[in-house]
Amino acid sequence: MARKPGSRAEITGPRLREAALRLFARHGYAAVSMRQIAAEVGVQAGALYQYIDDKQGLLFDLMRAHLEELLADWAASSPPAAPAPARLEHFARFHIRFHLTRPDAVFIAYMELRNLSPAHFAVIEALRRRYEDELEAILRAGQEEGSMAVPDTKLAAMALIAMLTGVNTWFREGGRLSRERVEDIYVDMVRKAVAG
Amino acid sequence: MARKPGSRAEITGPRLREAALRLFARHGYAAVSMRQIAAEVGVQAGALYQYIDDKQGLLFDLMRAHLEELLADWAASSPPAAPAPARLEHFARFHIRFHLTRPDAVFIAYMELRNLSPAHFAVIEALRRRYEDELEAILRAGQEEGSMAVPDTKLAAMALIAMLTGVNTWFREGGRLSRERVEDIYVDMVRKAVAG
DNA sequence: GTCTATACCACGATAGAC
DNA sequence: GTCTATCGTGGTATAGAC
Repeated sequence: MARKPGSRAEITGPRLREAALRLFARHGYAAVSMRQIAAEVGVQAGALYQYIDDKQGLLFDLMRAHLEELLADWAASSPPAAPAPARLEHFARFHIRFHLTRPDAVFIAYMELRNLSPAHFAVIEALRRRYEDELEAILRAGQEEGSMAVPDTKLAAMALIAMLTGVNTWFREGGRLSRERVEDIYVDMVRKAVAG
Repeated sequence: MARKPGSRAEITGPRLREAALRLFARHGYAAVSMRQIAAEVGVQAGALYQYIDDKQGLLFDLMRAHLEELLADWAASSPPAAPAPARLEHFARFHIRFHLTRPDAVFIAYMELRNLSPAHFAVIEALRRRYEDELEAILRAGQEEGSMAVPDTKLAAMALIAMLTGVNTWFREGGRLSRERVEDIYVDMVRKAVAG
């Protein structure tokens, strides 16, 4: 189809997603209007509906893209077979790095679940569960190896992920501690928390 | 002043706060309307303004009441001087019990900070900081005693609180694990995470 | 592809009757 | 203390011109 003047689909789509991510993270999904998003993108509110089904579908797309990137990056960075403690350290470092570089998406993926339709919620929960299972598998391997003492691997996985993700609530680049230092301290706590 | 028919201030006030707490936790502050709250209470929307200044002030009151109760309960339950590991276990058990019995208030206090005015936000943050300082003092004592190895007490306090509060995201009464069992496992992880 | 214009509805908050 | 009625605003989403 011939391009008309003012037609910039290739950049409006991504800009829409970036603006929505930033605004949802800053003010909350329910508090952000389509008019605000449109103003950030530089178009009128009505024009957004060329790219999304509705506001809730936009939220879903942002969450799904985030979690799929998380799983893909993890799969790409996963080391081959190794002792469980080494795999646990790798997981902790990966988790902190991934989450610290995407604070907006992380925030949304954890805070806006209530605003998804039941069908969309189920998809997001399944993706999150797949990620939790990756950590749980490491803990189970450690338990079986005898290198870890983890009475309940599911509970421990939830606890460790909550601790690691919590770094996003207080860490600021250029603050008292460097990212590397923070990573080292968290790794140490994670390792000891499940030690045998 | 003489009571008029239909005047039920003694019960409408508390009911308003209970309804707002439940609805804000379930749907989010921004997504809940004053009309919804009024319907739960059984009055018209306009009548609510006898009890609150505005919607944001209502949110602030709920958060402040929650955090002040947290600090008061902690002060009341705090044991006298004891070795740091015993104090840490006491803190972990207190934290889990307090938070598991007030999931709605906990959720709101962590998720709706963005909706407070700057002045109200400062008050809430100061209260939260006071609570974090209680845990940090325990960790510092453990470090000085030599019973714990905590390279950065502030970081460790944030990490442990994030881990403990995370129990609210997945624990359900009557599930696979009893509250006592969950508490024991968390205490074990917390203790080991900062062990020397 | 984006615009203007608008349908339709809900919002927070207030005024004044009872 | 609660009611009804309402003000002014802004919400999501769509229709149709360009």
